[in-house]
Amino acid sequence: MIQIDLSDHRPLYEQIKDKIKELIITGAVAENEKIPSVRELAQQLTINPNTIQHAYKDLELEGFIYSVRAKGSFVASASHIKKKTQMQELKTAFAGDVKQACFLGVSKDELIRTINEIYREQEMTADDQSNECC
Amino acid sequence: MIQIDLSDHRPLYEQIKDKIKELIITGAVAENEKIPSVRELAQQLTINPNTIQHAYKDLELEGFIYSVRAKGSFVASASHIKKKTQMQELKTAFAGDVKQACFLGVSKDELIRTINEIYREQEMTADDQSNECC
DNA sequence: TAACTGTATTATAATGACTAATACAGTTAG
DNA sequence: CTAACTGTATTAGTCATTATAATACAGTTA
Repeated sequence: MIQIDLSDHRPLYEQIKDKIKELIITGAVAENEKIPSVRELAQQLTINPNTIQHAYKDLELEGFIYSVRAKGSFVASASHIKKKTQMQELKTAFAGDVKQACFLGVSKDELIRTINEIYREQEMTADDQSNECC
Repeated sequence: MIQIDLSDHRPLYEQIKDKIKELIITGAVAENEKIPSVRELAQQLTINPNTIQHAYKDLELEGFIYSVRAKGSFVASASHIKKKTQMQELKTAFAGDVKQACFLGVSKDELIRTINEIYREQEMTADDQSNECC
């Protein structure tokens, strides 16, 4: 489900957060679906449970998951996500990428083509799970 | 020329790297133009010279600047930039951002509009400095 | 009851970021 | 030539963050 990249120098809990966000965003895990327990994922990745807990706590704060004591952690519905914060970060990140792409000589068309491809993929997976995303 | 953002929790040297990259990318500093000396910038930002040196060393490795002992550090020509590495990273970053944008309900048109704006700006500053970028 | 959940706490080790203080070698302007 | 500036290197020490370790408690579920 998730794999740690040792060549990535960011903190483990950040990597885990991003990987789980990715799974949610791509629709690999559906709304209200259970994600691995803190201890289970820790064992799977051979890292400390506290590190997983750290990631899950953050994800809950950002609205991506919700945790229920004695039951587990689950994917939240899209409406619970703190979109304003996410959007803010996304905006600057996206603009930065585009500037760099421009600088590196990537054509506008190529960027737009990439966007179209990704949106098409996302729409398809969204249909599979009757998700109103996109 | 550069300002430190205390609310940004990334390392100082990373911030400095990005700011200088930005200046180069946007054409605010031209090829072979001198950038502030290690000590000068350190004093300006009231941080340690070693931190600036760290940033400059990285930037040189990535091909954005070149440093000459006893003379200073200068903006490298575009051809020296390690484009393959940059492109690789850019590609995944861009794709990730687009996926997230899609997920957050941003329309394709809005992304494309942003791209157009940025490319227009960049082309203008590029014209000013007769730079063949974009 | 046993085995599983999330959650919390405390202590400790390890790593990375930053500062500080120097030092050396080379350039350049006065 | 000298003084003041450059990049570069080294060593040491501080500090914050990250990660681990070892427990503990409370609630669910088969």
